[in-house]
Amino acid sequence: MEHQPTSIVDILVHEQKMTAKQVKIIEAAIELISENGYAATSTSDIAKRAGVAEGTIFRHYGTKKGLLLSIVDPVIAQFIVPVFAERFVAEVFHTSYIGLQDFLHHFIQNRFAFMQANIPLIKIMVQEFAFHPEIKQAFQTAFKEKVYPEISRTLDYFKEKGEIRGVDTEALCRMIAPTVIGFLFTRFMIQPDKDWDDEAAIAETVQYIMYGITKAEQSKRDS
Amino acid sequence: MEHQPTSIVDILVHEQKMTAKQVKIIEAAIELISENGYAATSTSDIAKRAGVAEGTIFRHYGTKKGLLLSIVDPVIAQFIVPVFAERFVAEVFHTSYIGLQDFLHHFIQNRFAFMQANIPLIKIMVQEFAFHPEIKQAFQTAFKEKVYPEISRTLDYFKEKGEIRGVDTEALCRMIAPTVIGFLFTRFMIQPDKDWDDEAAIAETVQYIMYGITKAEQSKRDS
Amino acid sequence: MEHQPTSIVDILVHEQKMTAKQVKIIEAAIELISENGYAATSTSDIAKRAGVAEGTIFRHYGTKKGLLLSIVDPVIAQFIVPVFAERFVAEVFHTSYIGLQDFLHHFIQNRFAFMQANIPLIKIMVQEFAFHPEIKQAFQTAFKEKVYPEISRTLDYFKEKGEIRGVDTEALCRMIAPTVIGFLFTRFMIQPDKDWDDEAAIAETVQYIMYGITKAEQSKRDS
Amino acid sequence: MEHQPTSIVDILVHEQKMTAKQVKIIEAAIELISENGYAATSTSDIAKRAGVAEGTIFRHYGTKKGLLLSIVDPVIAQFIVPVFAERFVAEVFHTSYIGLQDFLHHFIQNRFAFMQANIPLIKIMVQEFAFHPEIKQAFQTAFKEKVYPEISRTLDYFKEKGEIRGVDTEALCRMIAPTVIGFLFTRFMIQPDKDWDDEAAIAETVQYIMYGITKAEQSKRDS
DNA sequence: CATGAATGAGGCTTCATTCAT
DNA sequence: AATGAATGAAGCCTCATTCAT
Repeated sequence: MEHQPTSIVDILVHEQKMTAKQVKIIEAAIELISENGYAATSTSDIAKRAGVAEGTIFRHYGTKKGLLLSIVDPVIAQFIVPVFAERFVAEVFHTSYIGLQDFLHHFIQNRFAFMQANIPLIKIMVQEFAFHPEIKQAFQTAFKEKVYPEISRTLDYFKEKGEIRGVDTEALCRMIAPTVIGFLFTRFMIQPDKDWDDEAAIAETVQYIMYGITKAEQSKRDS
Repeated sequence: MEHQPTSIVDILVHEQKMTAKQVKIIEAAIELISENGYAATSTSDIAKRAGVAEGTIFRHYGTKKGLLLSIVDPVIAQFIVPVFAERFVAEVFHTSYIGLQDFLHHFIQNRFAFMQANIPLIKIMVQEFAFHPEIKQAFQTAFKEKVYPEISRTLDYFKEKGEIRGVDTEALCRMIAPTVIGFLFTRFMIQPDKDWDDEAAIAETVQYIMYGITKAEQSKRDS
Repeated sequence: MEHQPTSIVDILVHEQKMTAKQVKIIEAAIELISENGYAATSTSDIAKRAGVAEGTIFRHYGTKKGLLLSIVDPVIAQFIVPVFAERFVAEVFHTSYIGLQDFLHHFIQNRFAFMQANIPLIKIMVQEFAFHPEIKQAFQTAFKEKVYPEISRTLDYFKEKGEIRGVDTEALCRMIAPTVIGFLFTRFMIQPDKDWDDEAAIAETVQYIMYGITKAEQSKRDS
Repeated sequence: MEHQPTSIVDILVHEQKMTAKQVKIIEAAIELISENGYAATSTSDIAKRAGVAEGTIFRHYGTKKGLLLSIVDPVIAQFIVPVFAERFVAEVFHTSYIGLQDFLHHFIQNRFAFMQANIPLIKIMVQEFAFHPEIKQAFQTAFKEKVYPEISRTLDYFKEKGEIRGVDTEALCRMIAPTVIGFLFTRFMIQPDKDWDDEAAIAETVQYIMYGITKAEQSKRDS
């Protein structure tokens, strides 16, 4: 991976004025909640692990849910931000033309690195998404308003270039997204201990998507 | 869907000697746990919803976890059993030749129906899988020993027939499984309220997989 | 010991019309209550150990306390009855003259055998005596009305014979009783696993009492 | 009694940094457990009597058993400590020669005062000894390693002085201990409401022991 | 007679949250 | 800002007891 995205926790620590205790609390909370789930993690456990008095947690985050959200919100924010930032640069400034396959490769590598750097946080997101309307809402809004339009624009861009079979964008997403997400989940959450050849697996995934969505003559069938 | 698989709850009720109260308890537990998660669901809530004294739950299931497992175990059992049962018939008795595409279609329809009939149960499985070693263990064992060999045999069967590009079986699974699972999750859990054309979506998914795994000349590109 | 007093449980079984299940219940209850105490023993444990349905216990004994009393009452009865029965015979019919030392020896042997045959029952008595007014009452009444008068008569008998220093009877009891009870408790409840020479220990106890209560010139100081 | 040993509760309060609530909890627990037994006393009752929230008990003592042990442990400690402390002074510094009878008198008075000041605590010890291996263990160890050696030394001391008949020490203990313990139990637990002449009763007990263990020529004190 | 499912009160314990220090 | 004692509601579970079969 060419660049290492810092973990969201680091971003939190650097960009927000957090005391050492706050950092400890957040770290402890992430560890414990990702291991046991939000409902099964007690504030007292978090305080103990953080080496902090229980009261301190409530002084900073008000409620247990406040603590959860203060962890989850930045994940959503970071989920949106960096994906397309660099693509935009490339696209807008035409620094270099990037083909569909290269783009996919690049994109998956980027999400791969993001996931790798934030496994516990993403575990939390995935687990709690279903049970907390606030999180569900925030995530869906973020997706609809920030992520999907970008994906859509990008896919349209490649459609225009004639690299994609003319399926409707939403259906394309429904194909590509599970493939990417499925790969990342398998890699990091279902079989994290397997001996992976990451580059090869990424390439394989890209290839599979290419077969599925590109026009016949353009997909390099035997490469 | 040609045949409606009965829900696992029905199987439980019919095949095991359960009292009326036990059925009520199981139903209430499935509802509440799938809505709020295991840890956030109290046995008192379950008892209330089931119209039963709290003690009755413990008389039958011993512990809260016992109740969870008595719900989850049959899901794992049913996850294994019916998938390939009918395929075997077809294969063994050569009643009719089934091509890869037809098989995939059939297979996805089958899992689609299974999921449709058991959404809350599967939600529970998915959510609690990560936190309960017993469930994780049971599921992984079931998959490795019962499901994967069948899938493997089936894929080999089609490889021999020359319908699949010669990728190694495990890699094929890593492609197909997320696509199928991703589709089903999107359909039933992420966007259940969308106005779906199920037959079309299934066909689309099949097609996508076909592009990804079949030899060029055999995939009917424009059908 | 010349004669083996049967255990109270045997008396119960033979003298009362008890069904096989009732016997099982009583036996299980004695075992469990003497091991864990009345309050810490559940009727369900007793039923399980007895191989009986819980309802059966309540059919026969009404309440848990009823069961306890049906165990304890015969102990009190048997505590009273056999002690002096044989002494009376001896005394009244003058079959043979028994000296104080022989009497004490005889008496302690008798209580020794009684205790040996009924350790768990006596454990229960001792433990629950303090917490159940019914038991306390029954025991104290039995003692005052049945046991103490007999002891008193006996001591007076030996006082008349000049074998005992003229202390008042109650004070004598306060000396003798703890010595006897203390010996039996040490033997059967505090150090039951020690390698005892029972005959020697009984003789020693008798001697100690003799020193304490007999007139100087009559106690065989150097034996 | 020349000096009043403070009750163990006072020692607890003074020597350990206990909050007012903790003291209340301990006091309530001692009262209720000594009255009803450990198993029959609920933490909710204790909390109510102590005027404290039930949770407060668990904040300080972790479990119900933790509370019991925090009560019982100091009893065992105090059971050991003060018995021979003062005797040592006398013995070592030869401040004054103390004869066997005086020593016994002194010793029984000391234990009398200890018991008087701690009746409920000792009731608890006696009742729960049988059911809690931790207590049994702690007590037996304390006895074997701390109390018995002291008693043994003391008896040997008097044997050397020729005041005791040469019986083996253990047998002597088996005689003396039940007599003393029996007296104290009768006085404080079996007939506490009787109108006792304590000094006379102690003297009587001493005398009884003297008759039992001393050499003939030394024992006929005054009777 | 015997069973065992069912009950609901109550037991021990945990938890999120508050507040005086 | 930080602490940690205190709370009381709620959680899981056990129990003696009842009753229909």
